[in-house]
Parts: sequence; C-alpha cells; structure tokens
Amino acid sequence: MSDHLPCKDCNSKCNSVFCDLTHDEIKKISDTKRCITYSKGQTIFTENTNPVGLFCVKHGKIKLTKNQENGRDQIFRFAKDGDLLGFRSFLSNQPYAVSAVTLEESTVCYIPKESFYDTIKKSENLTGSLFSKLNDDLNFAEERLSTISNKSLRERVAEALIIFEKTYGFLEDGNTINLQLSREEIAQFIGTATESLIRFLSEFDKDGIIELRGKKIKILDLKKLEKTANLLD
Amino acid sequence: MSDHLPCKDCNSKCNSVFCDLTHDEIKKISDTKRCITYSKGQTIFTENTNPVGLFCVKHGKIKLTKNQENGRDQIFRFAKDGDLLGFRSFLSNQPYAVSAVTLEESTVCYIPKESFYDTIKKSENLTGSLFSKLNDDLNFAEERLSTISNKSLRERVAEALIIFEKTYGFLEDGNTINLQLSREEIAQFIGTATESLIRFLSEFDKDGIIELRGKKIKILDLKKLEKTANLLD
DNA sequence: AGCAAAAACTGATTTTTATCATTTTATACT
DNA sequence: AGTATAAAATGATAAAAATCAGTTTTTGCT
Repeated sequence: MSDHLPCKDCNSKCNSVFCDLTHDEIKKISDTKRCITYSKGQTIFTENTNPVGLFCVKHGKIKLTKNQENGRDQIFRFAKDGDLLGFRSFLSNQPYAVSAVTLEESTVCYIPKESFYDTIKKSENLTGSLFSKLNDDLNFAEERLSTISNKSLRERVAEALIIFEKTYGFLEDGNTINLQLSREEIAQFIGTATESLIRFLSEFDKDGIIELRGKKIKILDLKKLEKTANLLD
Repeated sequence: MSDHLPCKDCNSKCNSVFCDLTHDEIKKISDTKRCITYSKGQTIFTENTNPVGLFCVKHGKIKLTKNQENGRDQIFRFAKDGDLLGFRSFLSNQPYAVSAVTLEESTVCYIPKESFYDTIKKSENLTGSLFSKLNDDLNFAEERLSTISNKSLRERVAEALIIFEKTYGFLEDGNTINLQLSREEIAQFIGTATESLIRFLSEFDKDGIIELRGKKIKILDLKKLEKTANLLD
C-alpha cells in the first residue's frame, strides 16, 4: 500500500528533522521518497542487514528491538510520527543495529540514500537537527542505562508506564495510555521476566494507581505513579 | 600546570576527531586551546553546569560519571587519549550531562566554543567525525544497556574487565590491565554492589582466569574470560 | 616504623527477581 | 457461537544479588 502526500503537506513534517528545510530541499526529498503502509507487527527493517536508505514515520507506532544471545528480544526505544529511522546506519555506513517493527498500522516513508545525502551536504539546518536527534537518542539510552542499573523493578515498571505516556500521550479520555503492548513486550522494554512485570502491574491496579483493561492501561493517579517510579525530587 | 604543544604535533591528534583537518583548521584550534594537567581524582567538569567549551584528552584516563538519586555514582564510560569531552553539551547547547573525573594524572586541552564552532561550520571532515563519534557513543550505551538487562552479574563482571582492556590495553607485561580502579569504581561501572563484585573477582582469581594484585588485575586466560562473559559465538 | 583511616574481603542473612507449574482469561478462527 | 490457541495471571519455589556485620589488608601520614 502506497500513499504519496508531498512532505511539505505532511502533518509530521515539523516533528521531524525536515522541519526547517527550504522549499527546494524538502521538494527534493519529497520527490524521491516512497510511502509504505505496514500493518501491525510487520518488520520495516532487520538488524544486521545493509541499509539502502532511511525511513521517516508519517504516522504510527514502531518498536526498535534487538535480538539477544539468549534468544529473547529487547526493546530499545519507540518511534512515533516524524521520527527518522535508520539514519545512524546511514551516517556510519554500517548495518542496522536494531530491527524496526510496527506496533500498529503505520505509514513510513522510505528516502533513498542519495537524495538524503545530497540534502545533508547542503543544509546546515538538517545537520544540526540530526546532531540534536542523535544527542536525544544518546541521552535516552543513558537515562535507561541509569534506570536499569539503579532502580528496583517496581520503580522501573512505574517509569515505563510514564515513558509510554510521554512518548505517545493519552487517548481522548485523558488517562488511557495511547499504546497497546503485550505484557511480554512491556517486559522486554523494562528488561525483566513477564511474570514479574505482571505482578507489579496487578499491584498498581490493586492500589488504584492504574487500571488494567486488557492491553489498555489507564493512569488513575499520575503523582503516585511518579512517586513509585522515584521521579519526584 | 600548562603545556602548549601545538595540536599538529600532538601524539593523540590522529585518535581524535581532528585527525583529518587541514593545516589552517588545526592551527586555528591549536592557537586558541589551553592545555591543563590534572592530577588523579580531579574534576574536569561537573554535570548540570554550563559548558564554555570542550575538552580534548592529550593523554590520560578519565571516567564519565553521573550522580544517581540514591546518592551513588554511576560510571557511564571512559575517555582516553584523543577523546573529545563535552561536545554533546556544546552541540545541543545544554548543561553537561555527566561529570568528568581523572583516574590518573591527565593532560586535557580546553578548546573555546567559538573556535570549535567556526571550524565545524567549515569542515565537512569534522562534522563527519563528530557524527561518527556520537554514533560510537550511542552504540556503546546501547550495548551496555543490553548487557545490564540481559546478563548475569557474573557475566557482566567478566565483560567489564574485557572492556577495560579494550579501552586502555595491557601494560608492557602483556597481561596486566592498564587501568587501576577501586573496587567501588568497578562496581559503579557494572551497576552492582561492591561486595558482589569482589566475590566474582575472587572467584575468577581462584579459578585462574585472572590474578589480583591490589588494584592491578592480570588476565591470565582471556579465552576463559570471554567465555565467562558470554562473548564467544 | 607505627598508627589511624580507608579499602578490600568474607560470611550470614534478607530481599529481590526469575523460574516453573498451573489456572484463568482473552483472542482468533471455522 | 464454540472451540483451539495464545496471552495473562497466580502460586510456589529457586536462584541471584543486596545488605548488614564484621575481619583483614592496604594505604597514607607523622
């Protein structure tokens, strides 16, 4: 499935690194891009394969995972509207470090290497945005590193829910997290056993901090959740 | 203490992002830099303070740490000859995310923001090197994240020793790791309690994989150590 | 050299988390 | 709708790691 709205008219443009490009620059990208719609659970690219281009998320939710030696997956981070995928492999000329898999139906625009490379050479703005994006990713990774090595599982479970909300926000009701993951996937993000995760979710539910309805999670008491995550001073 | 060898004559030049600069470019950096020698345990810069420039390691060993909520420190990574410090804060115009503390006497060259900024605007090479350095740091952080969430403490202890060796190499004898940390610091890198770390070090020593002599650690059987770290196929 | 302080180490115990086994609930399919 | 299958949940137990308490060793200092 394909869909060729020009980049300049894309809702996600200004969440992306292309926000400050000139008309001509954005047109160049736009003319060479190809938009693809993936249904839930499809793989956009796979770790250790060679990239031919990069991807910009038009809309959707995507997990970035890595296969571990022990056979399990780990979720490293999430991508949302406007996020650029695979540009690190592009910049460093190396295979993809992670796999990208959709968490719901998502439309992603493929940008060939060449047109991106031409633009980056000319545009100072784009270079700056890319630095800033890389920097954000690194900050996120270091935050996670710090969380995983210093916080208890209980704290990490609470923090994960807050991260989900910060990344994708709430549904219209104002308190249901706008992301549906399996318990296994949540555990893969937190770095724990599924059963252990479930225990803490149930506990938070019992304590009235959250409400579980299948895969939907409502945050009933954000302050308490933040406190549980040890995120308040 | 100060020492003004021009960058072009610096041994660490080609371990640094300045390796491929032109004569003029390197001269500009060189003319504005200021080299400072720190003794062991001194702080070069502190997290959450505002950067006025960046630092290039002429020679020495430096730990990059972050203070955790629970009062403890965590060591994120290490810097060695040629490494650039504080450039992320520079690029993103944000306070330092980490503190830099010397692990032994180290000479570090301070480069004012302006001269670096001028160079980066003109030099495609420098931009490329910076991307590549950021990318390496991010890969390292993600590797660590994956290690900490998926490996047992035993495996992580073994892996840490290998990382120390990969970063700083061996002494002339060919098997003593060229880095002396306190047990507490090693634990801060691995993300564990000091006592737990000590137990595994003692175990490896007993098993003939390593030899402990105070803070000096000899690797007697690298293959076994790699196997213990789960790093072989 | 001798002493105080800090760091390294060891043992016992508790806490945390993973694992295994099983039941309950939800989901997908004809 | 009814059944097969997968996912979620719960309980019991085992394993891993942290903590606490104390001893030994090392280091730094006069």
